[in-house]
Amino acid sequence: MKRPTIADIASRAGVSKVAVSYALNGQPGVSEATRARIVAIAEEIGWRPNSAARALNGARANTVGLALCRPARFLGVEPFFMELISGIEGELADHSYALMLQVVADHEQEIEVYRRWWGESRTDGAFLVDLRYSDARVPAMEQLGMPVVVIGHPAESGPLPAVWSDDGEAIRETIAYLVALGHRRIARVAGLSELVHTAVRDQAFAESCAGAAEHVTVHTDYTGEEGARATRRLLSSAARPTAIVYDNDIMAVAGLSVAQEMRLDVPRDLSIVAWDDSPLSQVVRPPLTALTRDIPAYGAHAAQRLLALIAGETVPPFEDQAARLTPRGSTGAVLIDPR
Amino acid sequence: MKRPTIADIASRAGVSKVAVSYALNGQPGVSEATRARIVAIAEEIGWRPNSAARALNGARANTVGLALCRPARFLGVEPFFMELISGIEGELADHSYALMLQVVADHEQEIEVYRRWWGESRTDGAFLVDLRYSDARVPAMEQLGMPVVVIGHPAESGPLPAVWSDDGEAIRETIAYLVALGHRRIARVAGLSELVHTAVRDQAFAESCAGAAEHVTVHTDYTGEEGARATRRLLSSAARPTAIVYDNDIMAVAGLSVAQEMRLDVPRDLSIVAWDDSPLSQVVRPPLTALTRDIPAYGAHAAQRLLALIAGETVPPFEDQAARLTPRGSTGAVLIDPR
DNA sequence: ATTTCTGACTGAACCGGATAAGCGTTTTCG
DNA sequence: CGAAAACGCTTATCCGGTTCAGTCAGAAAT
Repeated sequence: MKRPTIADIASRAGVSKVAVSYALNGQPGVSEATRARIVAIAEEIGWRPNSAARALNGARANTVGLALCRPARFLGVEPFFMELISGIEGELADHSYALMLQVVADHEQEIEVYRRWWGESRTDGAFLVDLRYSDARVPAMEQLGMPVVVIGHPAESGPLPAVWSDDGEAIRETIAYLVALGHRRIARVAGLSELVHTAVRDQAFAESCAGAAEHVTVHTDYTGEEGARATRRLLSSAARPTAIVYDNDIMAVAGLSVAQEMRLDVPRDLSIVAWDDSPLSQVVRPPLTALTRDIPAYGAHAAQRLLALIAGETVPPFEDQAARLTPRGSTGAVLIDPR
Repeated sequence: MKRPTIADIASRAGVSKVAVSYALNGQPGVSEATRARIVAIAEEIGWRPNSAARALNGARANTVGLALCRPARFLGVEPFFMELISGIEGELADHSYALMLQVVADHEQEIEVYRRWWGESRTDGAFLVDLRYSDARVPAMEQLGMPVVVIGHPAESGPLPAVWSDDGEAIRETIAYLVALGHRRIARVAGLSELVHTAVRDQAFAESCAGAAEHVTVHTDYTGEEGARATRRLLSSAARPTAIVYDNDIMAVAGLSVAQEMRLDVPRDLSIVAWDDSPLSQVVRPPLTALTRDIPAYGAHAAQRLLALIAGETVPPFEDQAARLTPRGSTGAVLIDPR
């Protein structure tokens, strides 16, 4: 049994296709009586607009794209993306937009995917995440002319509107807190050094510590394994840090385990702060002091901007709330200065 | 500047639209010389097929759908779905299929989403996950006539093809192992009791323990919080279990923390087994004995079946590999029978 | 040399809906 | 009361690609 079309409705109602089109789209040109009759028939036979036919007339695809350029195994452990996606989703769903998702291997592939989606009228716009310095995707998207919202720092987003949060501010708050607790040797286990937000955090970390505490930053790939390895190295060094700030909660948990394995008491011997606060942080012992932010809201804000951009509006960069420090059991005062 | 169409190519090449269509689709009816010329022009002006126009001619949408019916915050912590999605993705990408994702609140909404996608020719098929008993989605999808692959036990998938793995077998292996280690009081912290795979595990757990060990099952919502609460209750009971099997790794990690908080040594006083083996399991101390399975492969298998189904093939249920027990530090022999 | 066949290509129709313009009929208003 | 305006609906086209039924020239068969 074929899917009903407006032609079917038209013949049943004894009017032309056009009258049906007008009626179903709430356009003037049909009497209320006829409209009601047409709508009733449409419902009765279960008519749905064929999005392809609509798209052919220059309508929107009502879909936006997101290509994620991280290996599958990283995605699985990073709550961040799932939360971001669900936030985006929520906003999109309210506007009957769907999200097209694809996991890609590198930026070249990512650009190719967007090029295809846009070229084939499959998406009306897209998100760019994990921005790098001199990111090839920015000029590529610009040239493509596709509406794109960058989820990340506006410094490198070029003319593309960005939705971002001030990671520097969050780092400064954290360091101030740790210094106030008496920490004078602070380490940071950071994410991929190529990413802009990592660099922003790196710099803020170095600046905040300058003059107040010794500091060292180690870069990793965000996995628990590397987080554990980095922690092991840091805690084995002569000048062992009294506090470590991690760039995600997976590494923080891994680091906590390493510390306990090395018979260090958290927070007595070592304070730990996790960036991003998933339920995971609260589940371990002691629960982790974390930099909390509302990631779903972050995604929702980005989605709002993208929808506005698609609608033809001008979208200024939007600075979302910075992460706030949520102190829990994993941070404490330094009892004896280890020097 | 407008997007080039086959008409543009046709006029440049001095042939008809039809010749261009044949040439670009590898169909007979054009000479190789002409074909080469047309392809060259198409590349030069950057032509892309308009998927809407193709879809209008009854072509596939080259997209499959997945509506996830779990609250956003659960999704974020469950590595399972992200891994499943990346596995699905990988298979789809090889066939130039995209994945349409939507997070929904309940099954009713989920059915509605699928109905819309199918009705609007946006997707060629879909996946059903988290099957329940007498699941309303099964008859709904059947009635819709949309190709659907159920990721879950075939007992409840009706006429829809299922991709599943024998959770019962994995449980039996686990219990046999725990019993061999001397455990005589085993608890299970299970997931949502409405889900078919939970019931399957429940039953296998009860049967395996019967006669060999005392057993108790507690149902939760998969969150670390509930996992921790359940663990606390179990470990506070008079007949404290010597081993606990968790239905996901988040709860297992939470349970481990609770045990340590209660000054119990793992694995001396309590053995812990986690279902599903994310990097998380290996990051904590001790690393968790886990029921390992290749979730991305699981997703890929499901995607293969769905693509076959869309191609019109008959797809029999496919039993994927059962999870295998990967012993790590969180399980050990019972030293003194606590009785 | 005529017929037949084949390969290369074209014209027209079609998919399902949107849009512009046209055209009777009724209403409004000077 | 007659003309303009408003209403309600229709016809014609278009979107971009696919498909089917030709057409036409040249080669092979008779």
